[in-house]
Amino acid sequence: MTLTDLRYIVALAQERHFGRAAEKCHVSQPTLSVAVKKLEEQLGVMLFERSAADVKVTSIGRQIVDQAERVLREASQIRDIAEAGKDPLSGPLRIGVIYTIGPYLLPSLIPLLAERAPRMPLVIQENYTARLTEALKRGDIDVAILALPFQEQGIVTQPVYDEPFRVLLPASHPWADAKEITADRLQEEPLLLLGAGNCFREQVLEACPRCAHSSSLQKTLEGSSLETIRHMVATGLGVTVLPSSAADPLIGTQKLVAVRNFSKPEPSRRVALAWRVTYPRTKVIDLLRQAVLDSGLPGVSVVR
Amino acid sequence: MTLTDLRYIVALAQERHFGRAAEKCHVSQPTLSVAVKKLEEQLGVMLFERSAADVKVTSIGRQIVDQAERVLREASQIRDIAEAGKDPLSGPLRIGVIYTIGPYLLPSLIPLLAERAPRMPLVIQENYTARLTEALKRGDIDVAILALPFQEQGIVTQPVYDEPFRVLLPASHPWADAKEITADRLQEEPLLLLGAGNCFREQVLEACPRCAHSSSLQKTLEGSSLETIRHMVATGLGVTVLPSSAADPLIGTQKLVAVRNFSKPEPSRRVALAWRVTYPRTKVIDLLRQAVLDSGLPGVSVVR
DNA sequence: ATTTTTGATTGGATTTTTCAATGACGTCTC
DNA sequence: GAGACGTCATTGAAAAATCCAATCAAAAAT
Repeated sequence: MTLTDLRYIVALAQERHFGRAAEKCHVSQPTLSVAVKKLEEQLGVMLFERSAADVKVTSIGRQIVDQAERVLREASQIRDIAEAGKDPLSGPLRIGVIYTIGPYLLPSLIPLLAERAPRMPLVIQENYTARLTEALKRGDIDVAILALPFQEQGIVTQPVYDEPFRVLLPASHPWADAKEITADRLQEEPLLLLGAGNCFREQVLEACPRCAHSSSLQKTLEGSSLETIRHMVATGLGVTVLPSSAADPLIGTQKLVAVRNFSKPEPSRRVALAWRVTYPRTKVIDLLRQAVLDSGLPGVSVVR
Repeated sequence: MTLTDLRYIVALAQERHFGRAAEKCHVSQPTLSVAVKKLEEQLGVMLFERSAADVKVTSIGRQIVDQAERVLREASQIRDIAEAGKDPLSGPLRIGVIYTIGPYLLPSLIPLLAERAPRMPLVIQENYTARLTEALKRGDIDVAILALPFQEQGIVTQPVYDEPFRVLLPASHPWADAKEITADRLQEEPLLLLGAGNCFREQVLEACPRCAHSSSLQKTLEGSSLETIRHMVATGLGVTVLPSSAADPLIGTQKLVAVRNFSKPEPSRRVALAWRVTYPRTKVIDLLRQAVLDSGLPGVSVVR
């Protein structure tokens, strides 16, 4: 039984004439005749009463022709789905974003994507790099936005932008008078940091290697967010480091905290997109990259 | 796109492994690999993400695989319908019966058929022979029960039983003392007959050719039934001729009418089944014939 | 570095499909 | 009722497709 066979019997039931039905199916009359006969043999039931005058559908044949029409209708839906899905900008896109990017990027990114790819529903997940990696490999998400370095079997990355780090101080802090701050000096102060698992923590420590051994590390905040740390800085509990996208919007809007640049060379992180090498919707990746760049994150510089 | 292709992608989506999916479909891995690829080309969308580690279904692929499962489910229903319909004693049987047989045969025939072919719904129509012929040729009914002679293109008949005619008299009629009545004598009395179109009318007139020219024919009752005529006989309006199946049950149950046999050779009619030569459910015909014979019509004799 | 496992590719045997020609049968016309 | 016509069935050869064993290429696992 093939879909062609079903088309044949449906046409034959409509036309009640082998010749016309064959014409309708763009095949010769013997082709249709043989196919119908074979199908009847396979099914073990007579579907049509043949006579020179007229072809009649048997009662069982009527039931089967009706069912065949249903099958063909469902089958043609497959083509429709494929047609609708040809546009790579349709169909859901599942994005994973690390915790230290999501809150600052997504509010502007999501409306941008929704506008540029209106037929592409977004499913967004924030998580640690490690979790996003799993999800990516498992196929739970299609693309991740995370910080380099990132190396993984079967995953390719594309850098999008570099983002310098800033120092966040209580407004009353002595350093508030300085224009720039040297990374090394961070060890002098209580440094508030995210817990292990957040790649941003490692990147900050990399920027100030000495901090890794200073007692200020007692200030690590497990299961917290940059926003929490910001509030803690505001209450004078210590200083912290933020990416520019998180820090710069605070300038002039917050009375309790001050934002200062690092001295050159500024420590920074490189943010990238990551997806499976096998992922077919590469157009979506391009679109996403451009949308991220157009999101207007402060302080960042495009990576070409 | 064929049903086989759909089976392939469904299996592949389940197994997420070309080799195992191929095994499941009882084909080689290249066969499945090529078929999936061709289907993807035809549809113009990538259904699977291939990698050495694992095969993943794309989001559009998931939709299409789901739809393919639906198609296959509907298609397998066709086999089910065919299987259920293989029994010739299932599926509706549409029977046509002439007016002068129906009321006497059907009350016992229908329960008998319902018992012997419980999965065969009956659709029954009473009509004139001419109308039944049309319905038969058009395919509106499957089989007709009617009186011979009957000759029609594409229709075959099989005699079932012979049925002698009886004379029905008012109980007070002078002939009531006779044991048998000669057909010729019918012209002496007012003879109540059905209108033109009822084949039984013709058959009676054939039994008594002289009646055709007697004035008693003014007693023709258009659009009436044998039952009406019976009541008219009871009120003394005339005599009539009935088939034994209609007349014999009256013996001993009716005070106002008497039933008398004809002298030998008794006029009679031959009742037969008629169906299209192309009608495939010949078993049903046999069953119907036997059921008619087992209906216990009085006075009839089986035709072998 | 090597082996194993994966899906893709290839070439040729096999099967299936297809159709023009023809046949068998019934219908319709004159 | 003879013949023309139209129907569906059958046939045989050509074309197309399907299918698989063998092999390749790439990645993963060891």
